[in-house]
Amino acid sequence: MTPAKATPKAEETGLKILEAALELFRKEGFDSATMRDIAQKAGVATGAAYYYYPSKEAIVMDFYERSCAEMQPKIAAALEEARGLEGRLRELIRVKLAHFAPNRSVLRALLRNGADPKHPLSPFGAQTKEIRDIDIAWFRRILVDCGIRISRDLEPRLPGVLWFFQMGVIFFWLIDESPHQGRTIRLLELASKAITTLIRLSGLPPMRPLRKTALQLMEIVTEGRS
Amino acid sequence: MTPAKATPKAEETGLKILEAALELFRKEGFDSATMRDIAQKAGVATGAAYYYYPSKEAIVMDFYERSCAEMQPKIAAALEEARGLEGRLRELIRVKLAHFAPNRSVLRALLRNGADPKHPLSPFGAQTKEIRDIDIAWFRRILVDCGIRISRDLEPRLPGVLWFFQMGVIFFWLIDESPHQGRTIRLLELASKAITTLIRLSGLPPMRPLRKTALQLMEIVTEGRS
DNA sequence: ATTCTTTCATGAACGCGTTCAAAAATATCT
DNA sequence: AGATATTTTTGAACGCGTTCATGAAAGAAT
Repeated sequence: MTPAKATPKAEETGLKILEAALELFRKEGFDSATMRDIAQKAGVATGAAYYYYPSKEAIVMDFYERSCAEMQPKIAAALEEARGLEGRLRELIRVKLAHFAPNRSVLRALLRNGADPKHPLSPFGAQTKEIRDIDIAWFRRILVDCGIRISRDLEPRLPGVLWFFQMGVIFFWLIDESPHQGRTIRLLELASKAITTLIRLSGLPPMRPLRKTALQLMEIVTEGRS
Repeated sequence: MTPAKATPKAEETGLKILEAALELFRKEGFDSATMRDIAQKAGVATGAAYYYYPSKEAIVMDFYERSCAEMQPKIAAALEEARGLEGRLRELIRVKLAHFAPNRSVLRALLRNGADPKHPLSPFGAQTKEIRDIDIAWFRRILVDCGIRISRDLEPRLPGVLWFFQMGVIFFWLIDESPHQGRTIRLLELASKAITTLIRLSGLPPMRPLRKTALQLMEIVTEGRS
């Protein structure tokens, strides 16, 4: 991120670097765009970028964070239009894919270290907790609003699970090379329906043992997280 | 891999490089061990390693391939001892974890690009198909041998699903920092039981619509694969 | 206005993975 | 054996991300 104490001048330079970087990332991919290219395009010296960003990947991270902020109103709007858990789940994720679409190749740089939570630039890491919590709050919201009765034990876990599902869809989308990422769209539609059904069923008495097992699994996986 | 036409001499040099690399990877991690270090430790020039391996990561890949080959008899032995789908599933994966244990940090280098099937060094990529198929055959084997009736539509898909589950466990294990990776062990035990239960239930008539949906999801995900 | 301090900018230099032209070692042929 | 092709080895060089000593700009303090 841009330094804490930023004069307007510095703020502007930081933005110039970010924009130059994104443009190059989009045009020739993350790896091919060199820091020297980026700095030159931004009209600064090679080392200047490192005054604003600790690493090349941090630029992508900044983009990711800004994107998430920009998306908030779009998400709110989409949830106004859509009805029901299935529709809202689908549209919430669809909004994200649509927003990221022009920068699909850029985001792929995040996927690279996405699996390792210890890596600073991971959607699962500590450094992205703020974004994650905001995201998860949306899922909590649509779960509450949809009116489906959710058992007390599952309720606190479910938003996180849906967020995880969303991440899975985004990852799949990033590697999906079908035309217009059509496979991802079909996956999203079918999975949203299936998940909604499962959530409905999860409250039923005969499902109790299965649900308890699932909860235990979630506990193990999320063990040692705030 | 070592070149196609390998004289005994070259074979030996290749092995020296592999062993030097693994030793350094284990001692100081994949990133800290430089190719110059590796070459020096192997007693060759810096560039020599590139005659035997196209890249640094390719060394890890070679290790992965060799490990999988070495594991075959261990897997066979483990499946002799264990009974039932749950036990065999658990032990099959446990053997792998045990075998990889001394080189956990080495394997993490594979995890890095593991998500992207287009990357040559990915467990999901085309280049590792052979290994994958052998692995999947084991899962098919224990499914057939366990005697649980599996519906005809699910049967061809299930081995791949179990393989995918195994990959998930391994990934989790690689990032699991709990003492002795105890969380992974608990996850494996509980998940093996749960999966076995689910497979048992999947054949029941009321499960039909859910199973059909799951199958559709699998079809979308595996679309365009041999 | 003058110092002093903090912020911002520079480009050379470092360490790394990787490539490459060239040489050495080895195999193959006559 | 010598001549020739092939495989193996070399270490310098390249391009990259990143770091760093150095200096310029911009405020703050006197």
